[in-house]
Amino acid sequence: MSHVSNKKIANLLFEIADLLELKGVQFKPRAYRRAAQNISTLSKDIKRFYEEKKLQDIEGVGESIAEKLEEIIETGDLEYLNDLRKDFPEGLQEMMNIQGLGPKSLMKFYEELGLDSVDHLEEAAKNGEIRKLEGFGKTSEKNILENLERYRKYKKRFILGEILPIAKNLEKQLSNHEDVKRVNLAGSIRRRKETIGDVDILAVSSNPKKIMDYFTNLPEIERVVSKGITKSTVIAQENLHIDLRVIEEESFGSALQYFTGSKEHNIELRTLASDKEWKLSEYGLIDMKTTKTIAGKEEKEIYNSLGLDYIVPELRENRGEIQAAKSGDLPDLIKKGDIVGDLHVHTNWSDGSQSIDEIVQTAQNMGYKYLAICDHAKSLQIADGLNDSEIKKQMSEISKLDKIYKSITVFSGIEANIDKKGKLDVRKNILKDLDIVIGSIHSGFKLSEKEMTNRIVNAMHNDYITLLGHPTGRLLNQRESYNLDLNKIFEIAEKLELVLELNAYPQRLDLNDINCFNSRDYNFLISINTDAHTKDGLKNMDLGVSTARRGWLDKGKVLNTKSLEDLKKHLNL
DNA sequence: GCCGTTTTCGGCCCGACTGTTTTCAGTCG
Ligand SMILES: Nc1nc2c(ncn2[C@H]2C[C@H](O)[C@@H](COP(=O)(O)OP(=O)(O)OP(=O)(O)O)O2)c(=O)[nH]1
Ligand SMILES: [Mg+2]
Ligand SMILES: [Mg+2]
Ligand SMILES: [Zn+2]
Repeated sequence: MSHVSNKKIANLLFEIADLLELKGVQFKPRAYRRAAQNISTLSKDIKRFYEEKKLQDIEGVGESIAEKLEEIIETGDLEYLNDLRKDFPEGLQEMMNIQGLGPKSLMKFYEELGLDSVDHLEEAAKNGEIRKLEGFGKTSEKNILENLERYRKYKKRFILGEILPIAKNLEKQLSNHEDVKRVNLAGSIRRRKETIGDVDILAVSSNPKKIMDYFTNLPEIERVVSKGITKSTVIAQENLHIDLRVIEEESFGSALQYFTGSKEHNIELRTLASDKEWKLSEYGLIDMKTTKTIAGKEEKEIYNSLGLDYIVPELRENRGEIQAAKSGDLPDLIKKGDIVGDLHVHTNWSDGSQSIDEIVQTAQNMGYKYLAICDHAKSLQIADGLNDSEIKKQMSEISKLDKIYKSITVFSGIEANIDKKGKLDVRKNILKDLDIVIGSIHSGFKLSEKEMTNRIVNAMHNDYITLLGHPTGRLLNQRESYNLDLNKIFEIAEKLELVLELNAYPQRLDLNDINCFNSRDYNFLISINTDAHTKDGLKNMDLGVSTARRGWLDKGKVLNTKSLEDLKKHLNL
């Protein structure tokens, strides 16, 4: 018996899907991907399902995949995958990532020219060997070389918080055009996914040709990938791809629904439609018998006509939202306006850039009723952490300020570091006088799952800790979560009535959406904190709330939706 | 390979754009 994580198993299934696609097998790739997707978001270790003989309870897992899962869990290996790998060199799988190249082209290159790696492909394209194949020409070679170069240079997805302002600016530029009646961001940005592959924009106009000309000639556009009457793709700086879809007013709802996705959500909806002998596309919901349009102008009509409650974009990931919408069981999601305060911000007392006064002022202007100053404690030397006497000094400064500001309450706090043994780096007789104590890990990430979990559980048992900061430690595009039994942390949080953070810093979003989703099985609260190091940082609260919404959270699950009075009661302040 | 308040077998979302093609396959959204 070997231990293989859910994520690893999911990746094996994704790989099978890719290889089957190369092989030209139909439908199975989707089946494997669906199973893989569901396994990767499972809250429990897949071993549990195995032990209870319930593998087939996992959506998308039937007899055949269940058997394969058993083999992986028992032996750590899978014969079926090993055999597939023998037929297709690794390079082929890698080449699938190059834009414009799919299984058909790559297999042709492999079988007729023996191309089995990106390097070989480049060579062949440069030497004019590709154009000798039927169905390919000079332009194919030129495109391959260009896309191959981009593939080598750019591999990462964009971070939502970094791309949103750029996307909103593009949205504005388009809406400024006199022939554009309406514009909307769509795709993963509208669903507020934590990372973004490209910017998808929908525009309404009855003069699409003019819009496309305007769009593809915007100054920031480096390259036009494709340009048509209703759809164009361009590339801006840093390889930022932008897809623009232009449609008529009467299709706005169905087009926005289509372009917002997710793909899996779309397929599910379209299947529902076809069950009723209707057809759903970006052009509308159409009755196939009468060819009459049932809905199309507004998104809500589409959902309602299909017998569903309206589903907000953040939920459209095919994680059960369609079933819930059918039975009227969609959650009453937390909203931006439900947030009453921020319980984790920094100042220039440690590594923040603004004074306490400045950030309190900003928070008050945002309408917040409370704010907790939680600068780093001393052991975080790179962040100029506070020692005991500085903490004391800051506390008295904060209490002075608190008296001056009438409409906002300022709490004294600290972001203490959790050391390797799970102890906080601030003495208890200091901690006892602070309102908010955050415990966070900022070093020593490389522990075993057991060691790391114990370390955090120890910290959670500290008498004065209020909340656990960025619980998994992941940094988008930089660092994976530490090895951690998050369910154990959830259990302890419930037992000790401890709060876990949803850190809204754009690179963190930690807990993430899936973690939030799974946290609903446990009875503890989450605090959405910005961890702001600048005044602007307070605005990241929106990202945190979006993440919570993607995790199906309602306001009852979130600490900082409580009124000042209720918050104090809850934290015994 | 999976799945079913119409199915346990026969389906599996639907459409735009490109390059190379005289009518469409491949790839992508
Ligand atoms: N019906 C249908 N819609 C699709 C398909 N592929 C993409 N879409 C729709 C849903 C997507 O959200 C939307 C934009 O496509 P993208 O490839 O940009 O995906 P998305 O933005 O969701 O994710 P991304 O962060 O860009 O990788 O187009 C598909 O195969 N079928
Ligand atoms: Mg996209
Ligand atoms: Mg796109
Ligand atoms: Zn912090």
